Amino acid sequence: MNTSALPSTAERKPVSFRIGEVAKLTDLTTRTLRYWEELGLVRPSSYGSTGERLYSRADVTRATRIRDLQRFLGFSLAEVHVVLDVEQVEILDRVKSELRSGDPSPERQRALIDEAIVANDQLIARLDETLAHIRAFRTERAASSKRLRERRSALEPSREPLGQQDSALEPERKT
Amino acid sequence: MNTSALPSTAERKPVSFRIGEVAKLTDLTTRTLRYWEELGLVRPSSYGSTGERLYSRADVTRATRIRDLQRFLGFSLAEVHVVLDVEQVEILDRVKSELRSGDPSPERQRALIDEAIVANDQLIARLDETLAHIRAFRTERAASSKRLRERRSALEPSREPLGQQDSALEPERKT
DNA sequence: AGCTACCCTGACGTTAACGTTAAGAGCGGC
DNA sequence: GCCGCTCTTAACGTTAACGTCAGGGTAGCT
Repeated sequence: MNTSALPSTAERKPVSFRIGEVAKLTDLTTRTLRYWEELGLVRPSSYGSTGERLYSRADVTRATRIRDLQRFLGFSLAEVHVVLDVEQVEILDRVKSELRSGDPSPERQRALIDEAIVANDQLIARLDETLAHIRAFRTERAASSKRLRERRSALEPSREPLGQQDSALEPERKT
Repeated sequence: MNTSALPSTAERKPVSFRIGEVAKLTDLTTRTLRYWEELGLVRPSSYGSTGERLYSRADVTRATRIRDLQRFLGFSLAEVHVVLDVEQVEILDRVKSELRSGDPSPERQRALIDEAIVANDQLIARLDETLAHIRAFRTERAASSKRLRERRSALEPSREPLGQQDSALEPERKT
């Protein structure tokens, strides 16, 4: 009954992770993972016989997603909740209509989707606003960069010009 | 040199504002303004005889700027500090070389500018990262929007299609 | 003189998002 | 049987960014 990482011969991919492993994989702390569970953001898909949390790969993915939303998008955990709800509706909708036929009335189903649509649209609108602000600010900074370097080289034709000034002047690096 | 901005005859624009006025103008609270002063982010350019804070128009502009950095860019006040420092170097540099000739050695001056350049470049790099993340996320949300609306209209050809789905599908509104 | 509307300086309270410490349980290895 | 490691719950501590009084001054109006 080892549900664990290492089977007999040559197998890698573990089927479930303990909280410490997840912490390392996601660059979070165990405390954070427990806290998020408390908030209902990531619940481990099962628990071991001694009460240890066991996370599936999907759980890890979810945790990573939350981390990104918070860390890179600057969302509060409350806002993260909204985003995840929308995504959840998408998934549920898909699964429900294929696997579970016991749908709780088509009206209710439609209402759920409508809610998700509204929330999603609001999210997009906010993203666009934020994008506009950041772009404007970036333009300012690029101008500042140019002026600073001009002043710098006007002061003295001495040292190295502090490299990579080009990347600051382009609108952006097209990856 | 008279530092007053007002010509001779009929002029409106007040030369200084009390904290309550600034609060209304900037959509902040007086507490917040005092707190920011404590942190050294916005200091009123003068104080009345009874100790009341008197903000100049430049002060108000500065407060507004801080608010934007915090509110729209999601910066912490510590990060705002860095941004303002860079801008300050720009201004000081300009003013110093024109008005004050008692510059504290050209070496020191160059060092200051170099610091500002580095900080500014880091800022730009971070902005670009953030932009990339937000764009990616926006793309996801747009796809989600599309799928949700498809599911919605597949469920029933009934109600209004919840308008403005176009703006969600375009990469962005080009203003 | 009294009322109202501001302003001031403390100083304590609050919320989010965790950090840290305590006290204990299970488990493989020597 | 004990060591060391990881896990558990529970509870208290911490930081940022303010909110919210309390207690007192001032300026203008009536």
